[in-house]
Amino acid sequence: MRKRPDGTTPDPGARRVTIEDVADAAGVSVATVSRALRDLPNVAPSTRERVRTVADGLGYRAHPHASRLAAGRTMSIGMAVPLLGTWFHSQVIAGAEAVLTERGYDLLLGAFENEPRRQRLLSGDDFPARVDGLIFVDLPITDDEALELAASGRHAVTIGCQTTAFPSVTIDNESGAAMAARHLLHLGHREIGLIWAPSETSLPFDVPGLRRAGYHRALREFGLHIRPEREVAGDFSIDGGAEAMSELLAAGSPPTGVFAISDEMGFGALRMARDLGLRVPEDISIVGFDDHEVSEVLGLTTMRQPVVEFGAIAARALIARIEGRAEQADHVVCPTRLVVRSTSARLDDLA
Amino acid sequence: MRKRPDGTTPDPGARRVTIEDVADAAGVSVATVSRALRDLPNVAPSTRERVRTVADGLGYRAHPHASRLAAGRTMSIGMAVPLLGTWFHSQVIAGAEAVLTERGYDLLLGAFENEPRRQRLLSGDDFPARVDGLIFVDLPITDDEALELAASGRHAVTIGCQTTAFPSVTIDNESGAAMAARHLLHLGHREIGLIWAPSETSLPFDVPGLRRAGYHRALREFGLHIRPEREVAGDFSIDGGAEAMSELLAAGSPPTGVFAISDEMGFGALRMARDLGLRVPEDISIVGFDDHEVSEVLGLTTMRQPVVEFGAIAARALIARIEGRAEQADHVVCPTRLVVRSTSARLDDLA
DNA sequence: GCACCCCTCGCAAGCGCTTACATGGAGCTT
DNA sequence: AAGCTCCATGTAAGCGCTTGCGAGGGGTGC
Repeated sequence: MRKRPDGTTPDPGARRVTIEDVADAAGVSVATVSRALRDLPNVAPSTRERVRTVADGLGYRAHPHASRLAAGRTMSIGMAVPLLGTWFHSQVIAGAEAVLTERGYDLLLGAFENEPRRQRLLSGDDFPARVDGLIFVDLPITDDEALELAASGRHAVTIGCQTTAFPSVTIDNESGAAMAARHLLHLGHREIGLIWAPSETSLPFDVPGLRRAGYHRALREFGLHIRPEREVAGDFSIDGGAEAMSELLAAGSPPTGVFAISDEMGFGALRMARDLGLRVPEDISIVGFDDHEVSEVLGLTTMRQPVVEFGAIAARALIARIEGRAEQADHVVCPTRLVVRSTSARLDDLA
Repeated sequence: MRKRPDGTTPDPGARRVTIEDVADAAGVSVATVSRALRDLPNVAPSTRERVRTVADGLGYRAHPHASRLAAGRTMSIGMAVPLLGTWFHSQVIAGAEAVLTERGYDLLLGAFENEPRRQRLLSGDDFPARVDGLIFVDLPITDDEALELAASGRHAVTIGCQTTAFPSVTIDNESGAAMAARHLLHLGHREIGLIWAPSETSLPFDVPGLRRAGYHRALREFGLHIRPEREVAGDFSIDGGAEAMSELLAAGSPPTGVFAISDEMGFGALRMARDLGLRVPEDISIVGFDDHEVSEVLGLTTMRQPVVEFGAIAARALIARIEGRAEQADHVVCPTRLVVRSTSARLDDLA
C-alpha cells in the first residue's frame, strides 16, 4: 500500500492509478511518463512505447483536475444558452458536442435565464475560469463585455450574435426574413401579418428586430407600407405564436398571409388558425423560420437554417483559437433557404 | 507584482486573484481565508466578516480546479444521454440543469452514441472521475457495471432504467402502454397496430420491450391474440415512425388503430397516414407516448410522462446522496396519464 | 582522440487550494 | 493561582500533474 506523507492510508477501493504508479512500473520518472503520454518531443520511441503499454495495462488516466491545475488547460469548453430544452438550442448543443467530444473536450453547460446567471457566465473568474473557451448562444453581450473577456485572455465564439472581440457564426437574419416575406408576396398576398418577439435588447444583433426589418424590406420592395397593427410580438414559443395569431385575426381585416419569425411560433399560429376555423393554406398562408424537425410533419413552409452546423462550426473555430490556429474565418455567415411546404399557397386559390 | 519562485513574471492581465492575495490583504493565513469563506467552524465572526469583505473587494473566487484537486470534490455532475438534440433528452437535461445550477453544481454533458463512448462514460477513471456524481439517462448499464461503479465510490442516479446499485427515476412503462392500448380498445378498435423500436439490449429495463408488453397485456385483457404482423419496429424518430406506419398499412387488413411507443414516431405515423390518403381519426386512430410539446399542435392523443421532472428528481436525489443525505426514495416511479386529443376516435365513427 | 552537439531523461519547483496537526492565549475550574 | 479546556489561527504537507533546467551519454567533425 502506498504510503502517504500524512500517514493516512488511502481507501484501497477508491485509490486511483497515478502517474507515479506508471512511472514506477515503467522504470522511468513521472516527467517522462507525462511527456511520453502526451506525445511531447524528446522521448525515445522505445521509452514512449513502453510507457504507453504500462499505462494501458494499469488503466491509467491523468486526473483531470490535476493536469488542469498544472497545465492551466481544462480540456473542456463552456457553452452558454438562454434556455435548455428548446429545439433550437438542443440542436446547437448537439452540433457542438459532437465536435468537442471528438477532439477530446468536455462540454460544460450553463443557462442564463436571468441576469445574475448571465453575469456569472460572463464573469472572468467564474464560469469562464473553468474552461478553455466559451460558446455563447444568443447571449446578449455588449462589445465592451466581450472585449473585457478577451482582454483577460479568454477564448470565445458567439452564435447568433456578433462582437468585434470574438469569431461568430450567424445567418443573415434580415435577408432570410425578407425572403420568407417575399415568398408570400410572390404568392399574391398583400395583407401580411408578422408574428415576432419583443427585442429584449438594444444590441445591434437583435434577432427578432432583424427579422422584422427583413419583413419590412420585402414589403417596401413591393410598394406596400408598414402597418404596425399587422405586427404582433409574442413569447418565443408555441403558445406565444398562438396568442399572437389570435390577436392578428381579431383585427378588422385579418391578413391573408402570416410570417412567424420562428417555427415554434408558427406552430402555435397554425393551431390557432385552425382552432378558429380557418383552413391553412386555403384561407390563410403561414410561413415560419428555422425548419424545426416537426415542420415537415405539419407541412409548415419555412426558412431553413443549419442549426446543428452552428454548433459544429463554432466548436471548430473555438478549438482552433484555443490551440493557437486561427484558420477559420472570423465571422461565418451561414446560408438560409426557403423550404416550401403546404401551409402557403397562392392568394388566387382562396375560396 | 507578485514574485514567483520560478522567477517568471506572470501576465498582469491574466493574473487571477488567489487565496494568498486575500490572506495578505486581510492579514490572516490562507488557511483562515479558506475556512472563513467556506463557512467552516473555528473562525471568529469578526475575522470571517473581514475576510469576506476583502475577498469581495478583490473579486476573489476559488480556482475551481485547484480546490477540486485539493478537496476531491468537483462541484459538478456529469450527465450521460444517448443523444443530444432530441426532445426527450433536452427536456430531461433542462430539468436537471435547473436544480443543479441552483445548488451550485456545474453540468458536464456527454453523449454515448457508440460503445467506446459508453465505456468512457462508465469508466471510473475517466468521465466519472471528473464529477461528483452522474445522471445516466436511458443508459444501457448492467447491474454489474453499476455495482462496480458504486464500489469505486461513485454516486449516480439512473433515469429510465433501474439498477440495484443506484437510485432511479422511471415510469411504469408497461402499465402506461397498456393504458394507451386500452384507450383504443375502449373506443371499439380491435385491429390495433404497434409501432415500436428494436430492443437494443437484453436488459430488464428495456423500454420498447416494456411498452410492447403493456400493449400485449391490454390486448389479452380484451381477449385478443397477438398478431406479430401488426407490430413493426422502427427507428426512434419521426422518419422511423413514418416507415413503420407505411409497412403497417401495406398489410392485407390494415389496423384501425395504432399505438406508437413515442410521440415522435407517432408524428411520423400521422404524416404517413395522411400522405397515404387516410383521414385521422376518421379512418385510423393514432396514439403516442410522451406528450411532446408539439403533440398538442398536432392533436395527438398520447400518454403524458413528466419528462422535465425526471431530470429534476434525479438531480435532487443525486445531490442528496453526494452530500450525505439519503432522504429521497431510492426508486421513484413517476405517474403517466392519458391525454386524449383528436387523433383517436370511436371505431363506430368510421365512415 | 578531443571538443562540441543534440537528445533523452530526471529533478524539483510549482499550479492554488484544503486540511491535519501544532500553537498559543483566553477563560474556567477547583 | 496552577492546571485545563477550548477556540481561533497558523504551519506546512499534500492533491496529481506539468515543465524549466540541468545532467549524462552517444555521435559527429576535424
